[in-house]
Amino acid sequence: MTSTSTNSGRPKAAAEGAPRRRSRGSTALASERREHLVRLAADLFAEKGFQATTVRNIAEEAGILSGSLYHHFDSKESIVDEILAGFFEEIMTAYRGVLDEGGDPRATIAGLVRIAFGTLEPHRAAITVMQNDWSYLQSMPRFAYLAKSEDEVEKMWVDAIRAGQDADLFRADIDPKLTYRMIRDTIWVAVRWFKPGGRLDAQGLADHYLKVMFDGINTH
Amino acid sequence: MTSTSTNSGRPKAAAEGAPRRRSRGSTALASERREHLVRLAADLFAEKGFQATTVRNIAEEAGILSGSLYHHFDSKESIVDEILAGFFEEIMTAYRGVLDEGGDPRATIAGLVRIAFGTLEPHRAAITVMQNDWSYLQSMPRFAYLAKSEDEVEKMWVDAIRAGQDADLFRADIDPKLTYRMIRDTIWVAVRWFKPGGRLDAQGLADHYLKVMFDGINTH
DNA sequence: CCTGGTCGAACAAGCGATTGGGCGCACCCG
DNA sequence: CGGGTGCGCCCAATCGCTTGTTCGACCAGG
Repeated sequence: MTSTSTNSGRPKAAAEGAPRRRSRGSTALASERREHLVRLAADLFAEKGFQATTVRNIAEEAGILSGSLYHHFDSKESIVDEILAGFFEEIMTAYRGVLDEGGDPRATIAGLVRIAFGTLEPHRAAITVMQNDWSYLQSMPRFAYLAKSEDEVEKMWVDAIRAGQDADLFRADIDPKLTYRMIRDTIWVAVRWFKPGGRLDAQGLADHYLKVMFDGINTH
Repeated sequence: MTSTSTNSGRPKAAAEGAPRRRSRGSTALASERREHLVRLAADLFAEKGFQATTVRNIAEEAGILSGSLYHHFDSKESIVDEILAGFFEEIMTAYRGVLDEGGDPRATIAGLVRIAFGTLEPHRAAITVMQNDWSYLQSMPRFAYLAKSEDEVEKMWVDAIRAGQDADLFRADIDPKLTYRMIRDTIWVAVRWFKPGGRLDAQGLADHYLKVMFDGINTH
């Protein structure tokens, strides 16, 4: 129990894992005010990263004072935790859906790529934070689950690539792990310049990338 | 390491050996000590980024107090400036060398890719900083030259890609600018997991990437 | 009255930066 | 040879500011 202070027994019901179900009679809302604040924070994280965003930034964006934030969250970390956890939950579910479809490896990889690109817009903040503040988060036990989830994701991709090689769909002279990393990095890093509503939407990007990834940039 | 250091004299200074020859009154400003400090700072920047690294971190790594750093540098920014400027100078020179060789577009792109991967090891700090703190640096007039250099680099790549398309070496249905960005980002972002001395060195990475980029992962 | 939400003020810790002084060494002049 | 001087390098202390966080008071509305 090193964890964060946790002192001053605020009956906060803990920010612990279990998704909030309707608790007791009043208010189905897990506080829509709170949700709104998370969205505001996410926008700032997406712009500048987690460490570079101050609680006063967030509060100002919401039109309140920094201290008031602590009525809704018990720390700045718990805000980003909520964002990251939601992201991983969603993407892993989507990934598993593709795997369960059981198409050929080429279709599987294409599916994974499309999903990943699809998260670019709704999960800008989480992706930005993971890129900018990964090493910082890794130094905190609280976020150890991130590495675990990332490992699981890597396994999905690598297995699909290997399956493709075994089926002679993908060339045998590429390194599955290395190839996965390159695909992953190429997709996530796009969060830096991708702006929704631009010339190309996320799926357009995905199509463009799939072309290049499967067949290369050479003419044939 | 607060140790009751005997304040007087130079108890530490371990690493450094060779108090070297005398260099008359007017040194070229390239003090050895200073260079050493820049390297230490670079290592920290490479680990955590620029903003996340404090001057006290740097000083501690060098076994001195933070104030002492200001005998060598006039600000934390000037340290990173030195690192970034050196990086751009080197890579742009190398890029121009490839262009001047005047090979076909395919050879040119391959050359650029190899150079970029080659900087991964010696310029980890600069690349990390550019990824983590780009927007922060951009907000300071002092670092406006970064955007300028980046534009020039982009032009080199895009021109080479376009030339390849005109010569029917690269497929016409890829977007040159988009393709450049993906190549660039994929290479630089590798700085996050690339560790010198690992299974693959930088040139091995480059070769693998060129294979995939030119011909894709499909079998043919 | 209770409860959710906020203010306003403060806190300790840490930040980049500045200052003045002191040490020890290489050098020069006598 | 020896005392003086300049300089590279560092310490110690401190400045003004920002950080995340705490906490009592207050104010609405059901």
